[in-house]
Amino acid sequence: MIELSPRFNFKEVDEKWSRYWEEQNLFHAAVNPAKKPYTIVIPPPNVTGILHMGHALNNTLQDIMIRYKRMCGFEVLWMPGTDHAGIATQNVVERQIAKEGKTRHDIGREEFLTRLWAWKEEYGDTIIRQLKKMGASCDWPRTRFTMDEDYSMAVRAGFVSLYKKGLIYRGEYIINWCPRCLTALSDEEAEHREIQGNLYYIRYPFQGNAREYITVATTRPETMLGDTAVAVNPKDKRFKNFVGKTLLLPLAEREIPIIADPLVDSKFGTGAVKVTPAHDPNDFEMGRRHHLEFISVMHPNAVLNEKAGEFEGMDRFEARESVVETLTELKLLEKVEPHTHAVGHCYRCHTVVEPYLSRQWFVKMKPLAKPAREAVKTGKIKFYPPRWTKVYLNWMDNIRDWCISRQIWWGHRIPVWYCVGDGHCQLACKEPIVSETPPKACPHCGSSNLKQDEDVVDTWFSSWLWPFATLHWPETNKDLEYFYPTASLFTAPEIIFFWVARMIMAGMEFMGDIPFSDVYIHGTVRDTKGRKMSKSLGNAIDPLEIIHEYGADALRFSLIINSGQDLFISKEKFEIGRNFANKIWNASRLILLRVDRPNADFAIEKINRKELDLPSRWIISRFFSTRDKVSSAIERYRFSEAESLIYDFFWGNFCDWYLEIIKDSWHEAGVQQIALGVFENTLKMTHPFMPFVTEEIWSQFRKEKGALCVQAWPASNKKCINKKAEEDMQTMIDLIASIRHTRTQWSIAPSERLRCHFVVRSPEDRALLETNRGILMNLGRLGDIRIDEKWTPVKDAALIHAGSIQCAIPLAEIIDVEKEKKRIWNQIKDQEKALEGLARRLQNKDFLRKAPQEIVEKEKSRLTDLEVKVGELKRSIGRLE
RNA sequence: GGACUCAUAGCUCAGUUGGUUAGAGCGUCGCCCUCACAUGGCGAAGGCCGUAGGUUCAAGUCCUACUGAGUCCACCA
Repeated sequence: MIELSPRFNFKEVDEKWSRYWEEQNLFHAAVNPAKKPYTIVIPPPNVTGILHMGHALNNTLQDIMIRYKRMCGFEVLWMPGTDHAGIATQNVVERQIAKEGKTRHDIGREEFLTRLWAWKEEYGDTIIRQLKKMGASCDWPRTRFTMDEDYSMAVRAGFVSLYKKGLIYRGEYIINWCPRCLTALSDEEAEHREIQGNLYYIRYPFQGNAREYITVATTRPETMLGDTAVAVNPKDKRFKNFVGKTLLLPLAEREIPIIADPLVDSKFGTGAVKVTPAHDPNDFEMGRRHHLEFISVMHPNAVLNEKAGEFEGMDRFEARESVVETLTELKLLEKVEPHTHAVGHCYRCHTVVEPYLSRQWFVKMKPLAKPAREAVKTGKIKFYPPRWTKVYLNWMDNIRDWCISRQIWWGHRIPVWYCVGDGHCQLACKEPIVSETPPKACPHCGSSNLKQDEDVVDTWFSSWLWPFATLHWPETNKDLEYFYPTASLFTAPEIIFFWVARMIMAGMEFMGDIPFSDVYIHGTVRDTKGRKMSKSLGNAIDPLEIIHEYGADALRFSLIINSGQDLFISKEKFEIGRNFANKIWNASRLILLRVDRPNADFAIEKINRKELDLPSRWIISRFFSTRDKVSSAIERYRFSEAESLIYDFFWGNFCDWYLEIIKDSWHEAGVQQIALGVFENTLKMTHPFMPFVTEEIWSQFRKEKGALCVQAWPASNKKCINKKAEEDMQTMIDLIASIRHTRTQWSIAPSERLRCHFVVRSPEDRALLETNRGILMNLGRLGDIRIDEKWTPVKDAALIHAGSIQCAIPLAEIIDVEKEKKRIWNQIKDQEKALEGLARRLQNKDFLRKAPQEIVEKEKSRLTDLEVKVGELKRSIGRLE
């Protein structure tokens, strides 16, 4: 027999079972025509990642669903894997190299990539190991990586396919540029944050008349050397006569025209705006419309270039101050106003993003968005909670083209080659060669002097293929056919645009079908002050530390019970999970250490229900109603609700009452059978939430049935749900609670046995008390009970009631009759108040006419109940005299 | 500027499509180390359901406005 200590030894147990599950390959999924598939693809964590609370929550949710569906008989595939995380990973290795005093350019692309792969080999599956510790039941041998050989093939295939359809193009536009990472970013990768800045009012004098000027307002004076116009709104009367005239750009002493463009808001600033087409997306638009010159005044690292004249060599922020200073000296700075505005920041390094003119690859999004939008609009894909639908649709409706090229080295290199050629086919060779595999020669001139595009694609351009590329698309195969589309996707709200929306687009485009039918968006893990948990804030709680101190089950349970919305987590919150695991453990000790025939068949559905006593009927009924509610909650993605149901049932019903009751009838026929049957099924029901403790206990008495994680989920059994039994038992519980309350109130020693005089109004009540006499005696610690149909005088007694049963507990010598009377009077007052309201309602004609009949009936019977109760109380109080 | 979420016990939250006297956990206060569990047991105290209107026979629940907290989106430089 395994050691059964009063403490659940999670350390040994966690380790033992995660090893066992993996060794037995119990989570492997294979095409099985006899079963329905159920697939979830894991949101692939970054290879740079280490497990944080967000991962813990995300993966626990998935694991609950996966384990539940597996037990329900689906062929379950939980596809694991990791994401190469282009910029993030490159940054890590760049920092490593920086310690050696080198940059990636010093060691070269090839060597740098070797270093990156080496890093990935060493650290890349850290998070996978951590997920296993949490009990995640993925099909681990399938673990994929977004830069696996055939996954890379899928990325190239996707690129080529879109290019051939004209949905990928290359061009020079203003994009978000990170001057630190030295790469382009997509719009989503630029995080907007409010910045306290200034609005500078600068005078631009007219050409030939330095005393006349137009004042423009700008937040970024450092870009003014790149100005090629000043724009006003065409409807703005103030400037009507100036349009077409020429100004002299200060500092540069360059002539620039005044143009009229509807983009200008005449209410903002002075109504006149400097136009810098190479440094602002709006200005870029205007520049195109008015055929302005595009002057870029910055190097890629945001240091001003030779176009900036005297400011060359300065960093952009340094240059801003310097420009302002110079303008002040020239008396061209009219005023400075504080101004808060949203500024884009690199989502990887938080550097302020520079709107930068450069040549990049883009995906045309509108054609892809259309079917993706429809899939959600028509309900083929549903969001849980549904409010995210609107967020998604709104993004789809305002979609803009996606800049997918990145000037980094870690990633999928763009599958495009340019003919450097021999010179004589220059024209034809301007057409790039787009191909899944490296071309041997230029199709136009035959030259083999080809050069591949230096850039790689956005990481999300690979992860948007995740639901099918993990199943080896574009190859067709049985797995892909069987497991795609997947069932549900679990993710955080901030990933909706990056990933969810794009996966839907990719699914529709490449597979012609939705990638998943449900999207469950869970809350964000925060600290108790509501701040997002992050390493840099130092407020993060390490899930591994929780696993170490409280166990994986405790981590899982505690997270999920708090997961109704955003989670506000402190370390103490994990105690609830630890305590619950320990409670389950100790309940198992009680049962397993006492059971005589552990191997008998204890299936509760086979038990003859008619002959059962009340506690048995009650616990069986409670189990099956809980089971149905838990199933329904899981199906509706209400995981915290499911956990509360299990917690309340197991602790509040099974342990607090049922186990206490059967302690005294342990050897009676059928008792152990029911206790074990309910316990066994409760373990199954709890397993998806707390896999370790349940599997361990299971193995102690159900080993011959195989592992718990592959058992069948308890079947629903409506016949076992017995409302009457639940009500009767509730009456018993209420009576016992009242007796206990009386004990506490009058400070009666636990050893003192009390007498109870029950007064019943029906033979049913009498039968209830008589058949459950033992329970009352034991749990109420009674010495004797008496059951009457009518009140007989009882001197100096405490009065209690439950359901339609009244009870007097004689407490001569102890009781303060006046105090007890006052207590009862207070009760009567409360009841009368309710009675009054009820009576008033029942006299209301509108209520009688308009309310549903069943409600009226219910209220009527409630009224009589209350009247009787008040009458009883009033009469009983007389007995105290 | 637009959209969204939240506001219920000291704290963290439940509260299904409106329908008994609004619940739980933690914390607090009593009493118990009773032979599964002190990570436990029993009991108690604690709420004008953010404010003001409205709809309804009936509102914590639906509508409007306001206040406070938070999130996302956005090309007013």
